[in-house]
Order: sequence, then structure tokens, then C-alpha cells
Amino acid sequence: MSTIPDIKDFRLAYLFRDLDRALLAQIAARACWRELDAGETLFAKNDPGKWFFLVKTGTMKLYLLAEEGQEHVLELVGREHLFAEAVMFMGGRYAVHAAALEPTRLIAFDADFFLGLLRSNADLCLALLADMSRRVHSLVTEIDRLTLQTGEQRFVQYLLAQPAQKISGTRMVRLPASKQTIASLLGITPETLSRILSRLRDQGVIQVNAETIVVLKPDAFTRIS
Amino acid sequence: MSTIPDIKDFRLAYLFRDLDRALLAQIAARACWRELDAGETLFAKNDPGKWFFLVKTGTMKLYLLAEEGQEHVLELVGREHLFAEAVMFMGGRYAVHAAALEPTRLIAFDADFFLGLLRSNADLCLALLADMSRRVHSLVTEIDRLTLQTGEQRFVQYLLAQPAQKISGTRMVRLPASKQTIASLLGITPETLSRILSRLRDQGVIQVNAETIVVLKPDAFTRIS
DNA sequence: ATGGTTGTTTGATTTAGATCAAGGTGGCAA
DNA sequence: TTGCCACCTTGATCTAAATCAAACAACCAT
Repeated sequence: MSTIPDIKDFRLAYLFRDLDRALLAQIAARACWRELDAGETLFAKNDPGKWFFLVKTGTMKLYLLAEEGQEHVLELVGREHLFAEAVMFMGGRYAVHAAALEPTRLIAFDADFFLGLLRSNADLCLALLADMSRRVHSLVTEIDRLTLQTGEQRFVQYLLAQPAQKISGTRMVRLPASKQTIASLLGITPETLSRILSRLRDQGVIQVNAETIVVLKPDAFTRIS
Repeated sequence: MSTIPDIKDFRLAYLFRDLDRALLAQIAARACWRELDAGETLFAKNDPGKWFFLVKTGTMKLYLLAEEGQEHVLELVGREHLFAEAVMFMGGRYAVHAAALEPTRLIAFDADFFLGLLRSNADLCLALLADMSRRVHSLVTEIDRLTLQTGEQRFVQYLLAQPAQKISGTRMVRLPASKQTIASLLGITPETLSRILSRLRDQGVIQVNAETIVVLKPDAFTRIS
């Protein structure tokens, strides 16, 4: 799998829409595939690096570590999403740790080359600025969640924000990671998440089956948050 | 004070360094002064707006409100710092509330005009991208702080991050806002902050005198965090 | 199958911090 | 001076969630 990625593998990602084929071809020529096993680390915080990435299959976990080694998950990155774009402006060092949660295929883009493109392509710059603005905005609301809401409220909001399959007034959600990981993302312990789940189950608003959760009363649910 | 701001009033701000005089003059021609009384609101979250701002004197408070009306301060913006640049990419709506903590003078920049400049000026784009990266990075560490540390640790880190006057091994810090505001910024209640302060005072590591705090043992202090 | 490893649940206990409540303190205006 | 108001402090109580501990389930590799 050391072939050069094809344009159609990444042209639909937000950042690359509206770019012309010639430019996409240039980008493709400097990009390469990267495969990770489940649990494999891609980079650590402060590692020097000159790539940013697009997830094609699988899920990446971005996280920080406290001194005592406990990790806090900041973000789960799924299919067709970019991560680590900021490495281009952070002096070539990653600001977080990144590891695969399952077997994962990525496209790696050359940061220096891309930075050069930015210099001569205003549309690309604006697309990236819009991308960063979205990220800033989501981080701000994340901070808000962490300070103003209880663990249960945060879980409910998280669940409602997840993509769901809708069946006759109910929503079926597939958790994109283990419950410990979700707990870390929500800033709570696995035990607390487990208790939140059983409380909501007892109240009859959700059904839990391994990583699949059915929201029986989305409206009652919305009221909690 | 409805005169056009002079280039020298803003040329030192991070974003504007390295820009040539002609460009700065164009920017100045579309900018204007804005004055706020203590406590005055500049904009509310979701307000449509087409300006972003530079603080020349005073302090701005950026915050969010929960349904019950309680506010959470996200950031205090002091002299020579920009805020609300993201309005250019957020569809012309502000993502937070902004109010002055004291009498404050701002320079307001025209977002649409600036967006136009970005389209034709790669250096400006890159400067703004670097600015946004810094912001993303500080938000990420902020999230980290909120989830992995106690209120006391957060306060200590905050205090050490503040600009200080150093006198014979001690640091003197002037809090940039009332203690309730600082408490909100740290994600704790005013009562808890008050208790943290008296605890540290009893331990003999700080001296508190109204909004002035002297860190007597910066090294012992660093160990707490 | 068997054991080992990892993730999940449940219960008992502890704790940081919120909440409720009551006094201080200081600045400012009449 | 007096009173008012906003801010800060201190104390008592309450609570969400962490921690500690143990059992349990699921999955994999030998």
C-alpha cells in the first residue's frame, strides 16, 4: 500500500472541496498512505513531525496525559475527518498524542509542502481558516460543557450529537469507542458513566446493548440536557 | 474620538507585524475607535456583527451564559490583544458574549474588508492561521486543566502564568479582574477561590492584599501545580 | 476448553467543591 | 456622618463524582 493516494480518496474532505484538479494532483503526489494496528500510537505530544492526516477507515483518538499517566481523550476522529493540521503552524511539533482505536488507514499530507501551497493559494488559506474557526468554536462549547454541566447532561448531549439511525421515533446510536474512552472524552470515570447508563436505563429512556444504545424517548431525553 | 486610528496604534499587534505600510494604511482607513464604560456589553453571543477588535486600554471579558443565567468567563483580553477575529469565518455571528470590565478603548476592524485582504495577501493569511493555531492550542490546554486538575492547582498555574513584578525571589501579581471573575475563569465558585487563597496564605506561600498577591515561595508554589 | 487479559458493572466509602446562610469590609453618594 | 451596595470571607451542610474494591463478562491465544 505504498502507492500514492488518488485524488478521489480525499477530494471530498472539507478542506479540499472547491480546489481544482491540478492542485489536488500536486497534493496527492506528496501524500502517502499510513496503516495502523489497533492501539498503535501515531505520534506523541511534542514529537517533531511534518505530516497531517485524513482518516479513511477506523478511528483515531487524540489525547493528553497527566503526570500520573492518566489520559484525557480530547477528540475521536472518524472517517473523512482531518487531524493535526495545526502542526503546520506549531513549529512542526504535535500538540497532543494520537493513537488508533482499531485498525486504521490514514492519508498523510506533507505539512511543509502544504504550507507552501497556502502561500500561493488564497482559497486554500480561507478554507483552512474556516476549518480552524470551526475547531475553535467546538473547543469553546466543549469548555462550556465541562464547566457548566453535570456528567449526565454531558453524556446526553454527546449522545444526541452522535449520528443515529432513526426508527419510528427512536434513535439508535453506535458508540465509536469503548465506554472507558467515551467516559474520558466526557471528563468522567468509567464507573460514573456506567452508573449514568444504568440510571437512564432504569428510567426507561434508553436501552443499552454493548456499544449500541437506543434512545427510546428522544424528547424526554432532550429535556435532561 | 471618531478619528481614524493611526497605523502606530495597532502595527505592533501580533497579526499586523510584518505587514507593509500601504496595507496597514488601508486597514486603518476602515477601522474606528470604540469606547466602553465599565460593565458595558460590546456584543452578545449570536449577535450579527462585522467587526473584530483590538484592546488598547482596559480589559474585556469573553463569556458564555447557562440557561439559568450564570456566566462562565472564557478569557480576559488585555492590552494589545485581539479578540473575535473568528467572526470573519463564522457567518458574521459572534460565538461568545463580550463586555468591558473597566472603561475600555478598542479599535474595531472591518471584518468583510479584512476578509477581502486575506484573499489577496498570503502573508496575512498565514499570520492569521498562526494566530488561530495559538488559540486552538491554548484552548486545548485549558480543557486539560479543567479536567485533570483541582481548583487549587488551576489557580496556582494561573497565578504563575500571569505577568509579575519580581522582587528578591518573590513575585508580585496584580489580578486583572475581581475575584468572582477570576473564579469563573478557573471554573470554581467565588467561595472556593476565597478558601484556596486563605489556605495558601495560612501555609505561608502567598500574601494577599486586595487584588495584589505576593508569591513568597515561587518554587514551593510550582510544586503544587 | 482453559486460563489470562481487558473492559464493564456494582457496591461502599471518601472527598472536592457547590450550595445555603450569615457576617464582614470598603467605597461612594447624599 | 450615614446608609447603601457590591464584593469578599467564613461556616455548616449537601451532593456529584472520585476512589477503592470486588465480582463479572467477553474475548483472545495457547
